Amino acid sequence: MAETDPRTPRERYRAQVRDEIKKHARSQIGTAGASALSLNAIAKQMGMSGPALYRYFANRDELITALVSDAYRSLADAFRDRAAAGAADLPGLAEELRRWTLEDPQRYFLVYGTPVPGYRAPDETVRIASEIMDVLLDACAAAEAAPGAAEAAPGAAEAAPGAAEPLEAHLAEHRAWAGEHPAPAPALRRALVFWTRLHGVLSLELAGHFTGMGFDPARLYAAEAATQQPTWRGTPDA
Amino acid sequence: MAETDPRTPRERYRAQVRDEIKKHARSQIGTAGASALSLNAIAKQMGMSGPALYRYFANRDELITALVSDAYRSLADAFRDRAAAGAADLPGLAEELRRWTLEDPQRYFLVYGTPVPGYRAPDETVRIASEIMDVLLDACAAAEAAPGAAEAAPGAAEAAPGAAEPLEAHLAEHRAWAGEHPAPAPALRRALVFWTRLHGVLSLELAGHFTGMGFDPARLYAAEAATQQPTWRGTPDA
DNA sequence: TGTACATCAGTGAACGCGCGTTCACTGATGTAC
DNA sequence: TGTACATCAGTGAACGCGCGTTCACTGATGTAC
Repeated sequence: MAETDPRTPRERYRAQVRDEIKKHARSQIGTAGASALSLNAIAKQMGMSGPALYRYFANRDELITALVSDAYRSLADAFRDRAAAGAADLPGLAEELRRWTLEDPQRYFLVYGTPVPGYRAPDETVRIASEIMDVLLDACAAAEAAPGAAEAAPGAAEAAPGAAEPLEAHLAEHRAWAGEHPAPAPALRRALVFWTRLHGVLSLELAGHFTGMGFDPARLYAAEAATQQPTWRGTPDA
Repeated sequence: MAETDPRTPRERYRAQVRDEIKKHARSQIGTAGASALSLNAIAKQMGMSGPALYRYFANRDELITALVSDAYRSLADAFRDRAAAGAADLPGLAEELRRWTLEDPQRYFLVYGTPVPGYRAPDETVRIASEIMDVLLDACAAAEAAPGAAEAAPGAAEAAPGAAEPLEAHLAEHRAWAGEHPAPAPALRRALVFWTRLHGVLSLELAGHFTGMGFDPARLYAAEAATQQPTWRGTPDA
C-alpha cells in the first residue's frame, strides 16, 4: 500500500520542515491578521534562528505565496472530492464551503479577504479559482436541468420579475469567466448568485458582524444556500 | 446663515489639523491596507515631525478608533439622509450602500473588512450599527406591508419553499439585534437577507474576485438588490 | 569497509530601517491686568 | 494700550524594539572511490 517514496531522506526532511514553517505561519496569521506575518517570529516558535528559514523560502513574499496557493488548492480539492463522491449538488457545495471556511478561517481570509498590502497573488490562483468555478457550474447546470427549475427558477419566481432577465442577458454576452463550460445563461446566473450569497453571510460572520445579534448565522446560511435549489414537485423534506 | 462658531480660533485649528491627519491616514490605509498605518509616515506627508501628532491623538489606536467611528458614522448618515429624503426603499438603500462603498473603499474595509490585528472596535460602533439596522428595518417593514409582498415574498415564492420559514421562526425568537423595532418576522428575515446579499457582491468585488471575469458586478448587485422588493401588480418598469 | 570530499542545514553577528513613543525644549499665540 | 504671564503647537534627540535580509562560518549528513 505504501508506495516507495522516490525522494531522498534529505528531500523528505526539507518538505517536512517546509510544512512546519507553513503550519506556524498559518497559526500566526490566524490570530494576528494577514499582513502580520514575521519570519523571525516563526523561527523563534520553531526554535530556530531567523536566517535558517531562508533555506526553505527565498523571502517573506514567497512564504505568503505558498500559503495563498495552499489555501486555494485546499478549497478546490474539497470541492473536487465532493464532486467525485457524487454529492456536488448546490446545498452540498454550500455545506462544503462553510465547513472549509470555519475549519480554518485564515484560509478564507487568504483567498477571499482584504488583499494583503503590497502583495500580488500568484497566477496559479487564477487557474485554481476556475477549477472551483467549474465544479460550481456543473452543479448549476444540473440544477437547471432538474424538474421544476424552469418554473421555479429564482429568475422567474423571485420577487421583482424582470430584474433577473437583464442579468442573464448580460452574462450570456460576458461569459469569459465560465471558460469552456457549456452552462446556459440561467446556470451562469445561478452560479454567481449562489456564490455571492454564501459569501455575503460568511464574510459578515467572520468579520464578527453577527456576534451579539443573538441569532444563528448557520440558519441564515442554510436558507441562502437553499434559494438556488430548484423546487421539488413533491413536498420539501418529505 | 453661517452660525457664529462658538469655538475659539485655537479649537478650530485643532479640529482642522485633526481632520487633516485623518485624511492622510485614510489615504494611507486605502493604498496599503488596514493595519499598515504609520504615524511617522503621516507626519512626514504633512511636513511635520512624528511626535507632533501626539498633540492630536493619544496614540495609534486612538487614531484608528477615530477612523473606524467616522466610517460607521458616514454610512449611518448616508442612510439617515436618504430616509429623510423619503427615498429609503430597499433599492434606494442598496444604491446608497454601493455608492458609499465605491466612493471610498477603505471606509468599507474599516467597517466590514477583516478585523485589524490586535484592535478592538469602540463600543460606539455597536450603537451606530443599530442605527443603520433601524433604517433597514423600516424599509423592510414597509416592503412587507406593500401589495404583493405576501404572495411574492421571497420566503414563499423563491425556490425551495420551506427553507425560509424555519429561518423566520428562528429570527422571531432571536430578535435581540432588532432592538425596539416592531418589524414582524418576515421583515427581519428580509432585512438580513437583503443585507448579506449586497455584502456578498461588494466584498467579492472589492477583494478583486470579479476582475478578469468580464462581466459587470453592478448588474449582479442590482439584481440582488431587487430580489427583496415586493412584486408590483402591474408590469415592472412600466 | 574506510577514507576524502562535497553538499547543505543551521548559527550568530551584523546591516539598515522604520516603527511607536518619551522627553526637555523653543517659540508663537492667547489671556489678564 | 502695553506689559507679564500662561497656554500650547511643534521640534529634535533619543529610547528600545522587531523587522527582513546578508554573510561568513560550523558541523552534520550524504556520496564517490
